[in-house]
Amino acid sequence: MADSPNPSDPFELSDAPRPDPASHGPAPVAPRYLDDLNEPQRQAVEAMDGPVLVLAGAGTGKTRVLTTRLAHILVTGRARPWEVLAVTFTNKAAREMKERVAALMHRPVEGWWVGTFHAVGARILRAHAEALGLKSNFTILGEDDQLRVVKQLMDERGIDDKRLPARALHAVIQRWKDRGLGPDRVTDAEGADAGDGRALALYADYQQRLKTLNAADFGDLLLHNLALFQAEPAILRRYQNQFRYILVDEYQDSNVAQYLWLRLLAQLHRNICVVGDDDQSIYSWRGAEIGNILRFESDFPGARTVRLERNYRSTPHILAAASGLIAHNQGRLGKTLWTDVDAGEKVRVTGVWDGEEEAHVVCDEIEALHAKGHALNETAVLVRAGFQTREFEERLVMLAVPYRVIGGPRFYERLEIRDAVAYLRVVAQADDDLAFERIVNVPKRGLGTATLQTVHVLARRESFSLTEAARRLVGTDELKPKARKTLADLLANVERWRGLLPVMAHPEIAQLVLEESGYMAMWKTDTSPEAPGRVENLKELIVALEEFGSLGEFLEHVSLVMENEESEAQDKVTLMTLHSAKGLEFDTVFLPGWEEGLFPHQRALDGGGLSALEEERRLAYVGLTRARQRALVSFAANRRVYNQWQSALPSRFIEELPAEHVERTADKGLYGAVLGGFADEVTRAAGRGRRRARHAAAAWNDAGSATTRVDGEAPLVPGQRVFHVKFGYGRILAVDGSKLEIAFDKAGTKKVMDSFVEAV
DNA sequence: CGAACTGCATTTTTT
DNA sequence: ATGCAGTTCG
Repeated sequence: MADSPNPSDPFELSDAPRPDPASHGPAPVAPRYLDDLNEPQRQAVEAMDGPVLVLAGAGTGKTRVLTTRLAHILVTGRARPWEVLAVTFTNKAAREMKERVAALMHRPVEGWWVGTFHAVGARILRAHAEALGLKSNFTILGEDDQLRVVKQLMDERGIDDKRLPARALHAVIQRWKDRGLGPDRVTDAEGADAGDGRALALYADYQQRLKTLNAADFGDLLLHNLALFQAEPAILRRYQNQFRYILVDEYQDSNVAQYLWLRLLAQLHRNICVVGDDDQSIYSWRGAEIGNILRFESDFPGARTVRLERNYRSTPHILAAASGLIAHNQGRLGKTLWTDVDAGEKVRVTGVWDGEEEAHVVCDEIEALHAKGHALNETAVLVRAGFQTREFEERLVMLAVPYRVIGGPRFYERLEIRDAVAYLRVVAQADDDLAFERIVNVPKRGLGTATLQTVHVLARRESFSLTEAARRLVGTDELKPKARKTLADLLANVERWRGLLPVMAHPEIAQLVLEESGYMAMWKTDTSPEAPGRVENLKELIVALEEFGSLGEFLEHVSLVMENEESEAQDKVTLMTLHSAKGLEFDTVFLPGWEEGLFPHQRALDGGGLSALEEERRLAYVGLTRARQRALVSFAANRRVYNQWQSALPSRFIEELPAEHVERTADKGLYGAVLGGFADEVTRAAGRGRRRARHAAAAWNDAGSATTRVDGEAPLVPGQRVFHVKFGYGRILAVDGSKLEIAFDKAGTKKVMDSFVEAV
């Protein structure tokens, strides 16, 4: 939903009030920009006093309400910029909010508190770090550093990484943090339970070690805030006073720690407005607590609830299909989305034989739409799991249709970038042990475990930082002469680089460090295929440094702002997971892989019970509601998963779509044999098709039997002449279970599934 | 110390 | 299949 351009300044008032925090009445003249809002939107903007819950269904103008409300608070003088706290989950959302409010007000806004939970938490924490035993320049650990710490502590405690993977323990700790629980707050029962009863002690170790390292992980940014507010009521009071208005985006994604944090900050003025949609809560697995939004009205007594139900995005068929689906969930706050645009196309559901064919069908459709003038940028393929994109990529490459894949490792998470950043950390922060460990033998300089061990022992015994311990050691005979020399050289280099900080521009220092350390050379001489890309990334890093005022400023951003900047300049199809699609919209959305076991995912079916299934359903809802004009759902009867053929039933979500808003297409008239609506097409199918239909039905009815051959047909044995739908005629060379190696007359020798060929 | 080997899992992802 | 991580061998 784009804002219509308004030639005149919507904030131009005949008697514009001067910002005056003491005035609490309504603005003397209702500003014109309110006229552009529908009634509920306007209520959401104007409900200023007390807690407000804005239930914003998909495509109902949530961002517009949020930004207008923020602008409204500022322009009516109810609060000065620094008295407003607006929190989001992603940097992207925070940036968008800043830009849109500034655009609304026709001027940049300075000094306000708009940012992610983590950025705001870090800002507060840096101001009061010493109250928590940290220095204000504490390091924010990335996930790899966090894991390294966990592993070290597990070693020290003699916990076997095989029985209890570090990842699992780390996850347990994170979940505790998400719930606002420090090691002292975890109940004994839970402590005895988690990680064979060893997780809790490790958690305490972990927190202790982080303090020693002058470091905080992401969870700490909020957890420490909570501890701070509890330990120092005066500090809490100060922020409570300051934040007259609080706005929260995507409240359904908040975790318990964030809820507690907000509740504390909002306690005094009670002007907290949260915006969200319980039907789009899809992050419980990383600590999001849907209960936060479900319980808002009781958590904040006297709260006013505003429902945004008028949808400006999708056609009625799409909305009705999505609404019908989500109605199968229990425990919703409930919304009825509506629109007054014309009906448009029904949601299309297509069954196909296998994943390859699905990619084929979908990509052909993309190509056809493109040929009809639809922008590729307005087309997306949304999948449940990342691996699904591969087949689509292959097909799109074949068709020469440009595409982009969203997801994958972020720039600042790449190995070479983490290494380079570690070098910069060592230079900027002398006591950064984790960074030191990371770079001490990268590139290889012959400083192995033996040397490191010696350094560690001294550091531990004397409570030195690793750098300090190393410095002392090179003055003794403890180390072998070679290691001693190497270590001394490294330390001398680091000090020299550090000495340049005041006199040289930081991008140049970075360049120098990477060159002189041999790190850049290491990748330049590496012959592996990914090495050139890494060199490019390192150069990009140096360029990126120019955007920051100092090395310290840069390091803060590295931890907090790890984003993937994808240029939208070129016209490309977007491939991404349903999770990353939340908040986006496209004219045409393809939703492949709607099969039991894939979507809903097996993991949700196995463990999580009803709530896990409902979250999958919300994910499906999110997928459907991304579409403006067209949504095309598909499923495959067979799919190769980890090189194993599996047959699957169509997703239960397909049956849950209201039939009157859905058009079922049996691709090549075959694959819906087990679905009532497909009977006609199946009947009409003939010859090869009929046989394949029988296969499909058998596959669905008898798990694992996808490769069962139908009786009465020529056996597929070496030497047999066969016909293949795509590759034409050929002769079987070898048989391996259901896989055939066939020498095709035209297409060469290929390995194919027996179900695709017919004896001739 | 480094290369080769083995076992293993393999949804979703932000900060 | 594949890639990763941890282990073992030269």
